[in-house]
Amino acid sequence: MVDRLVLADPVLSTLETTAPPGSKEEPLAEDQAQRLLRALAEPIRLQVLAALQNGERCVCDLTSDLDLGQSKLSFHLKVLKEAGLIRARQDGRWIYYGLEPASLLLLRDWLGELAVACQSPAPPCS
Amino acid sequence: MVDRLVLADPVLSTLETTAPPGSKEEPLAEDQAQRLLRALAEPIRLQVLAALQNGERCVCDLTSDLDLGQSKLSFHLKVLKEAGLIRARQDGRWIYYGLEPASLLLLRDWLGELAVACQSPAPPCS
DNA sequence: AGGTTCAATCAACTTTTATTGATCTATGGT
DNA sequence: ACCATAGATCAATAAAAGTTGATTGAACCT
Repeated sequence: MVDRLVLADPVLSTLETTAPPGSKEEPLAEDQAQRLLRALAEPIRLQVLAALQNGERCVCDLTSDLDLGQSKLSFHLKVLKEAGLIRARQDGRWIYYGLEPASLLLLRDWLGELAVACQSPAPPCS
Repeated sequence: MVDRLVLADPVLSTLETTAPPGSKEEPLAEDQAQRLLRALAEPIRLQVLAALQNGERCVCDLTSDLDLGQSKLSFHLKVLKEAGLIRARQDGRWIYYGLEPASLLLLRDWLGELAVACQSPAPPCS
């Protein structure tokens, strides 16, 4: 009676911890959604995403772009990477980070369902 | 060169701190988006939202629905309310909480733009 | 080999969030 | 008035996240 919305999907929860957003189109498990939400809910990390919107950057670029200590930035990059929001690619001495836009779309859709589930059927929300 | 995406909107950032999701259709300021993200990034609070999907419930209902201490639940309800995700309505001795679905939709749209801003124009993301 | 730079990681510390139990206020019933 | 219940709030504690500086390892260059 209460579980119209699929907040958790036990079937999909066997993704690797440091997983990319998943093979393709699976609807996103709750814990993955939460990791994405947590990762996004931090100003520095949003700045990082913004800084990556025009393409890949290495850590050294980002430290000066955002005026952050290397260690601090590294911490936040790790959170973003573990959430599946960015990916890393090594080229020689540098490591280039780039966006993983699919995960944002998945989260957006997940939120959409969360929103829709209310307004739609049975007992109205107001 | 880096600011294609409007992550922050200084014009709109004068919303009250404990603001409802805004008058109507404004695109959501970054700090408001962040408050929403933070509020959502917590398992108990997602459970609360799920429990409210079939309509309003009073706190006493929720404590038994979710098997939570009153104080704990109250804390999370406050976070959700301050984020604008739910609203409270008093009826006699009870306080009924209900969803505020508009805020979820705003956040979803905000995420959509964040996602789109990457893939689209200029220098591609890969 | 030795030196240098990029970036991850670790340990100590600070700050923020969450939990618990107690108290306080408001409402309603008797 | 008194008592009971609903729920917010507060103070103390616990736990989680973020910061800082130092260390480490890999890749490159002489």
